[in-house]
Amino acid sequence: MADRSAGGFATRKVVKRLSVYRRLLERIGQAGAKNVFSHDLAAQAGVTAAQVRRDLMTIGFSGSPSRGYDVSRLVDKIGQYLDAPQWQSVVLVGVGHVGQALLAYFSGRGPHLAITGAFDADPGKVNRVIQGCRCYPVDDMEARVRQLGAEVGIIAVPGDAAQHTALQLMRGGVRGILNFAPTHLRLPEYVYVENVDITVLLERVAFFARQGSLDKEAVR
Amino acid sequence: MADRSAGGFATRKVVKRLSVYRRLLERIGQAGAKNVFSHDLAAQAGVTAAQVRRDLMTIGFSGSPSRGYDVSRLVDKIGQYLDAPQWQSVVLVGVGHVGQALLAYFSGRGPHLAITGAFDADPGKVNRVIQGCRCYPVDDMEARVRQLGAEVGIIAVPGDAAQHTALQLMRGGVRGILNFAPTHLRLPEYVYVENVDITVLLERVAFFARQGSLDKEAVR
DNA sequence: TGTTGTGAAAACCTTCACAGCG
DNA sequence: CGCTGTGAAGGTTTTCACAACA
Repeated sequence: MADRSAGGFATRKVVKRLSVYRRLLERIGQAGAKNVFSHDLAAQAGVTAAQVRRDLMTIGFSGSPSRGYDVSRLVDKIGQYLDAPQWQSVVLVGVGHVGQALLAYFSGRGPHLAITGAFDADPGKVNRVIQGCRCYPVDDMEARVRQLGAEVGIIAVPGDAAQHTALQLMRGGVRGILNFAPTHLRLPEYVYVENVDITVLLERVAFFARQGSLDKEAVR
Repeated sequence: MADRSAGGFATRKVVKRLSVYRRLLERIGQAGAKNVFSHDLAAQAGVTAAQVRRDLMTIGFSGSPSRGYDVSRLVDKIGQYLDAPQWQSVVLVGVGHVGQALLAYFSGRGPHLAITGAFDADPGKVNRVIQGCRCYPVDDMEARVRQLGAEVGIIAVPGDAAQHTALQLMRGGVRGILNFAPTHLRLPEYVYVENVDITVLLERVAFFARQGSLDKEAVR
């Protein structure tokens, strides 16, 4: 088991929160603050102070009872923990509405993740540069993904093409997939899959909106 | 506390899975199957059979040991549970790349959720019909939201406008928000908020892609 | 006083395993 | 036999609560 730097073992939820903390800390740092207390960070992240302290314990970071946490040291530590030593190459498959929104969103992003190529089946899109990203045909996806050194893939194709796309990405060396298609991907367990199913999310919001907060479960 | 039809108490995770089951069941039904077993549904949803049975227990649905679950009755039951008696009105704020992708995605969706209006600050978009949806100015958002009877809102504006937008939606009667802005919204607890933070999700995928499946936690 | 770090407890969620039944 | 429904067990995540310290 990979022992990361120090402390315990980050689960999916912990990783998510660390990522949120980092963004907040960058903002806090830019605002000029040198230190931050757990309850501050917690309030901004929408979690409890105890949760923040646990999470930081997980990555082996300590603060001081009097001054709290050193903002820039903490940003660095989270970076050490979450980011690859250099950077990671990401490819996108499917340059429809969702794909283009993602490209626009990630254009000129932080240095540790970069979309290095996109793929689409539409010949009208292939070999053009869309939102600053070169669009390749889906035919030689595996080879091109390998060439781009992508370890991460984003799937934004229609549901019925998702499984096939996922396999090609995997064969090209991808080990993590962010899947926007409403399909459960069947892949070897060493490929990490994160599903973002907008319909499901919206249905959930609609459900709990209707329940109001009659039951407290709806909250948090 | 609102007692829903029968059985227990659906938490966020249960609701999410029910929504997934429903879509699978619709597909299964269209393929001609009348019944389905828990392990079938489970495999397609990427969960365990025991989980499926528990979830159905939660909504008070029973199958038969010999034939499994009646597909169309189950679809109906999930609908009774998840959906509003008639339908729910949804509004979208922010008709940029993400907003337009969402409009395109939900155009001509199922009958129980419909985007009835969009809002944007850009005068070039206001009063036009984009992806089949009328775009209103942000000025009279509260009144218009109320007029549209929206209980659900989608926020797809830049982060620094999100909190203000959320308050206006809330004042207009919205009780559930799907938030694509990278901001924690501070709202009364009776407003349910679902955050979709793409950067955070991608960072998590990148993290676990790198860990490979060295540790089993990365899986599932 | 106020903070952090953390063992212990509580809460929550999933799986096991088996009775019951067609 | 193979399935469902479910009490009980197991696992994970969050919170509590307090010692230690400035």
